[in-house]
Amino acid sequence: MTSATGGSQPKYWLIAVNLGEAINGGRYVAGSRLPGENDIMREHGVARATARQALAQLVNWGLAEARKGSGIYVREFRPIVRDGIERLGPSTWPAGASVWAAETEGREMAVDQLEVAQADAPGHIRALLGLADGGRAVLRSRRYVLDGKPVLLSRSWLPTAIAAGSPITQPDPGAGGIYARLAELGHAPVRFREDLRSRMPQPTEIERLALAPGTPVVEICRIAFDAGGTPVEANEMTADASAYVFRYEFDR
Amino acid sequence: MTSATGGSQPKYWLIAVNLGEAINGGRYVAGSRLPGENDIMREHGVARATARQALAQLVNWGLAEARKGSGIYVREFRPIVRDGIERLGPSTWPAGASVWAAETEGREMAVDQLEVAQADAPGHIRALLGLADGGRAVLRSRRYVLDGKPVLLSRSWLPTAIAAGSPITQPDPGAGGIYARLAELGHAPVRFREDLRSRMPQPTEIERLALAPGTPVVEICRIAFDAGGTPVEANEMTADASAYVFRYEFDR
DNA sequence: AAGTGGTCTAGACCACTGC
DNA sequence: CAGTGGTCTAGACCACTTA
Repeated sequence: MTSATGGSQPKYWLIAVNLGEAINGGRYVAGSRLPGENDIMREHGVARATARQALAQLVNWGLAEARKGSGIYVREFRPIVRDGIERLGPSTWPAGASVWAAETEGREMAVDQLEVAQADAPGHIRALLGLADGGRAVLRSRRYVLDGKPVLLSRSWLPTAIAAGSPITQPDPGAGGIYARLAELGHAPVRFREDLRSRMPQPTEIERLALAPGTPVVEICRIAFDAGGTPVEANEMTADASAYVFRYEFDR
Repeated sequence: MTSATGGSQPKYWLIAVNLGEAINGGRYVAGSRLPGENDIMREHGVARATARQALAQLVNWGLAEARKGSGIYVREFRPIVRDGIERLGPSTWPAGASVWAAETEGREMAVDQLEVAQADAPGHIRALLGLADGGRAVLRSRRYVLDGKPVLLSRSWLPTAIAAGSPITQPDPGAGGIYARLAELGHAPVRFREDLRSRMPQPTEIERLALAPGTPVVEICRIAFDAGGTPVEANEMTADASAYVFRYEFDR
């Protein structure tokens, strides 16, 4: 194994690629234990730091996770499907299975860390909501926890001019949620835009979402418009990418 | 700086968090140079490996990139918007040369590594297209390059029963692309489903997309249905997450 | 108690960049 | 040519898991 493909690639990389191919090739089942640092040192005749570097690659690729005092294990991917469109009304089309095995049934979604406040909206939110400089907004912030694992952070901004004095400013906005309250206020959301991007998480997100190393987050920014085209809500969400598949279905 | 917040966190982590906050706080402009390994060793009184570990965190968080022989620099994020719905409307696909014309906005999108072949579809594609065991499919595979930087890999599968003998099996399917050809064959796509997930890239994807460390990929699996509800195309795409924002707009 | 991964030090040589 | 990051070695101590 000392000289393999081209010879120009570093040892730790070759070791990591070998192990990665073994995982993807199914030679290690999800959840099973991989060779540890000592095994790699012995098998490949390398120093400890080199073996660690190889394993760090597998962790960064999202293929493995380290458990202190125990070993390195193959990660699993069991996402839930978040349907961006059909959520609002069932269609006549057959509900297709996802490419990626997704299991929603029997899993409990809970809400956590709920906070409601009035605040000065940051610049990009003001621009999205069409608020004047210093325009204030209602911020509803919360965390979603699936089977004990936090999976989504949500920060929902609504113009104070619309929401002030309504149940929207209460922790529990009542049956139907804030969209039902907006409808009662004459601002029923009828059009939505969702922008998605993915990136690696920041330390605060790593902590709040309890993210394993090698896990990206997906940022979703949803804007809801009423019938007059006025933006009535901007919802910034941060999702654990290993927990979600995002689905959009549309015609034409 | 030797003892900061709680005291329980490792040195390299505190150094990385400090630098990360400095970047997010705007104290380092995008593209500017960060303190190097020697600077950190001197300023924090740590060994070389510890300084490297701190900088590796910044790279893994996607905040910085290392340039051999030069230094460590703050990364920039300049994505293009991929509109998942308006893009596939009837006004764009019969006429436009490619779906990308609407999105590139002055930047140059090229196609690369184009391959067309007939192949045995893998199991998950067979399931999505409703193909029998051993059912063959046409595979159109290509790479999109934006301003010299590869940004998207695409593997499009079509049932041989539909596509065989048509221009779809040619490298250049003609004006309007394969969707116009499918329409001529009586299988005009009228409904689409896109499933998105994000994960860290594998070595082959790192190479084909020339990905910087700390960059996730977004996998998009799009399925196109004709008016009869028959799936006529499954397109597996792999995008450089730092190059894209995915946009979906919908009513109700 | 033995084994594991996590952190850290103190060296070394290399390839590359920039002046 | 001096400085940079990339790779690698050979140690050390720690906290944690498992049996």
